[in-house]
Amino acid sequence: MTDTALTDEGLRERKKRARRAALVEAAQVLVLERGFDAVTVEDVADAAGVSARTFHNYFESKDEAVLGLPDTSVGPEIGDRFVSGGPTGNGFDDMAAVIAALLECLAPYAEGMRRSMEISRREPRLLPQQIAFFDRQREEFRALIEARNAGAAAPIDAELGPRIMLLLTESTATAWSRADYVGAPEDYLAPVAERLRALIGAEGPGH
Amino acid sequence: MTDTALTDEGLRERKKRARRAALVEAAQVLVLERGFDAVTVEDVADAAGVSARTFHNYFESKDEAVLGLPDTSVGPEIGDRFVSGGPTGNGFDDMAAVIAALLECLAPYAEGMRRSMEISRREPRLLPQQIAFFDRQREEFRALIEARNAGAAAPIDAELGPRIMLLLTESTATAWSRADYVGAPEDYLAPVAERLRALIGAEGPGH
DNA sequence: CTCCATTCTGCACCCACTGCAACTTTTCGT
DNA sequence: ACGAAAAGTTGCAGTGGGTGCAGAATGGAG
Repeated sequence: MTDTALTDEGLRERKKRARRAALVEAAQVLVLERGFDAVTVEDVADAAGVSARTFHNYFESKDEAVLGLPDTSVGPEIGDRFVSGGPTGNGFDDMAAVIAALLECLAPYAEGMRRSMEISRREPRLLPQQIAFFDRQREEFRALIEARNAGAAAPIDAELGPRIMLLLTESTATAWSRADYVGAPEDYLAPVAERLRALIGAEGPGH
Repeated sequence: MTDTALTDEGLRERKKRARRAALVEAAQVLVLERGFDAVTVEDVADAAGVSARTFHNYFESKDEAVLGLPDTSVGPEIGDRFVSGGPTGNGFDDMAAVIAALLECLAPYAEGMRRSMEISRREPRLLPQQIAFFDRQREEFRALIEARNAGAAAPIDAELGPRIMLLLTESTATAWSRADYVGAPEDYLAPVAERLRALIGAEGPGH
């Protein structure tokens, strides 16, 4: 996710970014004020200073705007490291490292993420859209795992691996939420990964 | 899930069940024929012989009708066994056993499940609704785990446990789908559980 | 058979979302 | 500096999903 000030981005691109951000903020602020059902697409568009038709040039649905989740993807540095078998050589640990890097990318969106999670908490009906957003990354994760497996003696399960990566993301987001958004979300990942290992890895009775 | 013929259910209840089943079948058959977008709520209601208003007395959305997933819950026998620490004493294995039992409950709905999964495969936009449907069981799973933890020396993680149960359900459904729905879905669970254990449980490099 | 509870249904309505075409703004090349 | 092309905004008409209300119809109980 490149920063506007760091590129020679044109006026048109800058205006698009600003408009999208304005729509998300308007949507989130209005929904937190009045509740999801009491806010229309027209309301959000008006608050952002564009037409309802323009709203739909940016978002396929009201849900999408309200969640306002940014597009993120694994940077080439992190992706290459993973594909070449790093950083630890252990599949599970390396998947967790990818998720940590992705969570770090979200730092500039912390405020929006907090609002988004607060809205999700109040409006369970947004769960499908939230799931859809996370699920879009599953394909990317699967591609990374298959690229790594091409040169690996011990391949990572390409069906379960992406699911585990998503589970780590969601559980870490839940832990961050339960801590009232104190600190950075990626700091909550290692304990979640440990608990997951403890849950699945234990064999025999007594658990 | 009681069978109609086995209870003294009234005519009203029987008609409700039959009407719901008719709506699901009409929805699924029409969507498989024409595609999701080409089928309206009016079409489905007409095919089932009720009004569109009645359609909405049964389903909150078109998506829900098209997926047609039955309400299932853990039977008391399975629930009690789990809560009392059985059947194996190992948390992960016992969660898997609960999921196996739930999948067995779906046997009478195999045809509808197949149609539902085929539709989800063709209409990726329904996937979030499908996952959200599964997710409704998360609370039930959490309650079971907390009940078991009340008397356990080694408690199961109450945040990660339900997520793992859902992951086992979805992965098993995927494996069943990939096998072209041959056999019973619960037969695909043990291999999934083994693969999951292998993925998370391995420590050190070489994975 | 009557009364009550439940369900069906028609209707009017709101809102989300889409496709099309005209207009406006930004970018690029000369 | 200017004109052409590309990209984006917007109004409009339209479709379909979904809701609340009230009257009609149906099933159950006594």
